[in-house]
Amino acid sequence: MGATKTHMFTISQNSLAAAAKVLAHPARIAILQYISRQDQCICNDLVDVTGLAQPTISQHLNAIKNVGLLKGNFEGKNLCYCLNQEKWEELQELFQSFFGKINQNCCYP
Amino acid sequence: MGATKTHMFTISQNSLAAAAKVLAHPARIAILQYISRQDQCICNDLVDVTGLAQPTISQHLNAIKNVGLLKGNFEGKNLCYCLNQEKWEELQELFQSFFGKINQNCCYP
DNA sequence: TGGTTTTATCGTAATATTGCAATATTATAT
DNA sequence: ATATAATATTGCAATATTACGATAAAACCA
Repeated sequence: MGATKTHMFTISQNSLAAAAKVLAHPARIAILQYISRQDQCICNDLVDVTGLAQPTISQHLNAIKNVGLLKGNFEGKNLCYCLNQEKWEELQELFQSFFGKINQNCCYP
Repeated sequence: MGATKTHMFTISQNSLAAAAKVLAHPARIAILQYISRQDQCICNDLVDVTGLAQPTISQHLNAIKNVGLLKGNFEGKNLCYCLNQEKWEELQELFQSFFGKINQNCCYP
C-alpha cells in the first residue's frame, strides 16, 4: 500500500507522469527558468533566487538531473551546467503528443 | 518543515506546478485518456481499466475535478462527465507558454 | 599546508500522496 | 418501501516528498 502502482500502467503513461513530476514543484520550475536564462548556473545563486536552503536546492537539482534534463560538468567548486537540449525536447514532445491525442479524441459534449 | 513553500514562488510558477501535479500520476494520465476517448465516463469502468480500487479511482478523479478539468453532472448513480474544454486549453497554454519561454532563452552551450 | 568557498550527502522531522477496506450516500428499479 | 448498483467518504497504513541542520568532500587560493 501507499506506493504508486506503476506496473499497472503503460510505459508511455509512466513516462509522462515522471516528466510531469519534475515540473510538479514550483522550486523546480523556478530552477529551470533560471537555468534557461543564465547559460550556466551556480547553485549558490539558486539559494538566493528561491529562498530555499542549499541542501534543498541540491535535492531539487538532483531530481532534475536524474531525468537527464541537465548537462554539463558537475564536479568542481562552481558547477556549470545547462539544459540538455535533446532531453528537453523529448519532454516537450511527450506533453505535446499527450495533449494532441486528447484533443483529437475529445468531444466536449 | 516538509511542506512545499509555495509563498516563495510566483503565482505562475505555482500554477504550472499544480497543473503538472495533476499529470504526475499514471493513473490520472490513464483516466484523462480514457475520458477523452469515451465522450462520457463511468467511474466503475475505470476500476477495470486501471486495476485500482474504487476508492482510489474516486480520489484521483477528485484531484482532477478539483483543478476544474472535469465538467458534467456528478450527482446520481451513473456519473456523466467529460473534460472541461476551457480549463483543458488553459492547462495546455500554461505548459506551452512555459516551454516557449524556456526555448526562447536557452543557449544550450 | 590551512583556510575559504561551493556543492553533496546524511540523518531526520514534517507533510503529502497513494491505496484500500469498511461504510455511507445517492439514485434507480422493482 | 426495499433491494441493487454506483460513487463518495472515512480512517488508516505504507510510501514518497519536502525541507533543513550538520557535516563531508572537492576545488581553489594565499
